[in-house]
Amino acid sequence: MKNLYLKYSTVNETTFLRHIAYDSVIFGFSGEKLKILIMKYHNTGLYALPGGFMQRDKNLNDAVRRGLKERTGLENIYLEQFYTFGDVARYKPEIMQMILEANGHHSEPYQWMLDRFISVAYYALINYNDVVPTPDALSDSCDWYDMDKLPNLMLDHAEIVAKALQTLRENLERKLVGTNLLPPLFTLTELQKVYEAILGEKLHRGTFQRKILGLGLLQRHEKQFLGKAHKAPFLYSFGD
Amino acid sequence: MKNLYLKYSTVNETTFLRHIAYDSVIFGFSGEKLKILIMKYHNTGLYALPGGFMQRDKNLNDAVRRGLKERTGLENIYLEQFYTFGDVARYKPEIMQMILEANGHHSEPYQWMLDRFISVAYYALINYNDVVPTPDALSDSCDWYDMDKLPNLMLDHAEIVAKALQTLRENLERKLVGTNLLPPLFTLTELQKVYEAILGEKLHRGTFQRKILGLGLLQRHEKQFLGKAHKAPFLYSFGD
DNA sequence: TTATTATTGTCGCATTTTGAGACAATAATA
DNA sequence: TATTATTGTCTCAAAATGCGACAATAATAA
Repeated sequence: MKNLYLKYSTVNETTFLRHIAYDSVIFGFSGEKLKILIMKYHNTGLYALPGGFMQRDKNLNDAVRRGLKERTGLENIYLEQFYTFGDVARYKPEIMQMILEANGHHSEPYQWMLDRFISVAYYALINYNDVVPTPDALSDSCDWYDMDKLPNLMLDHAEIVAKALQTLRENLERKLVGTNLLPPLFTLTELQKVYEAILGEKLHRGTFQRKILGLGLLQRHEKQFLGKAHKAPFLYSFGD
Repeated sequence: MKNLYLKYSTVNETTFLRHIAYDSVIFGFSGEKLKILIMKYHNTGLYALPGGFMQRDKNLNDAVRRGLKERTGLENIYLEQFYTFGDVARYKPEIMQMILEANGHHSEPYQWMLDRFISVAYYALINYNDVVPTPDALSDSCDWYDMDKLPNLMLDHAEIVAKALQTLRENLERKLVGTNLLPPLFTLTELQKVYEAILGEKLHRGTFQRKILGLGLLQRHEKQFLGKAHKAPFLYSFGD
């Protein structure tokens, strides 16, 4: 039975499943701003989300994790699948053609990339400072962009980003995911800034602290002395 | 460029995208119980969710809607995509082989179905009484089953059902989706029974009515006289 | 006709949660 | 030693929620 597809396939086609791609919206937090990682393709002026194709012998989720590790260097990332985009309108072979040609890939083994794809979209939350953004073979750069200063993204990637943010906001109320964007030790004010950046609104300090501490999910540690002329805040970590 | 895939394909392969399927968890409500539609394949004893493959020329969401219409006869169904299942473990070609053989399909044009698939899963909410469940060409039956009396489902379909119910519960608090399981006119007690069936717990009547009416989404109509020896309730409809 | 029954619409009250301001405590600086 | 900026915590009012209660009412039984 295994020969069924081998019969029609080149090496590349058997490595990956046709028609299936993934894209990831990788959130980071720095300077009180929410940011995401954006790639720029060689010689095309095209900006895109980090993504990839799906290996035939891997779980979908694992394929995405592997891609994330290549782009960020990190493992054990907080990762959530949020939607699968499957409109016909996202089938624009001329764009992939442009990318391939800009990289000198004219030959057969790459032609399957020109077919129609659906994309399973994930968002990831990472500690900004831990990351070394790394471009892939087709890209010049992989860089952080403020959520409110994104370049024009190719295909439907702007829509993917919008839906990622919407889902993150909804999940923020149900899960304590804000901590995933911070270092292991953080102050409540820092955590509040993360929530404000995600929700896009100011929160009341007293109410926020009462609510977060009331969940009983944070552990209090020593104080953080930064040499500023005011009371030093406690540091917290996530986990009992 | 279009010839790229035609070159390798039979008619069936070009009609559908390889490796991509969908499954739908179709919820209905009757007799105070939450139910879903389950199909039984010919001569195999296999039970499965209604699903299908993805047409090359259709949006993913539209392909699912078309499948839903074939199974239920309904259009304009409340439909929500909730997860895409892509584990390697769900690749069990011998099962699809069994189904095909039970239907006398041994020939080439069906062999692509034996390859690995990911499945995009949706749940639908419909008015139980409007539906005429209709089996597809491979199935003996398409019938309602109580959520707590499901047969053994093939592949990972039990997991898909569990995640559908979990997502429905989460969404129930944010959207007023309960109404989609009822006829256009319903009483508040009927709506409360729907919520109780989905959440799996009893709700307090006064609190429930205050909360639902407080949303300002229901319109009150005439009373419903059922000939019972007690006060007649008002009927409501969804919408301004 | 009148009492009974079951269920409805609504109210009241206690409890809990939330929003917003206030104040003392406290690191560092002037 | 006073000043500054920020923190931890408290209080109080307002809003939301949980829960029981009661009168209203449609049909039936007496």
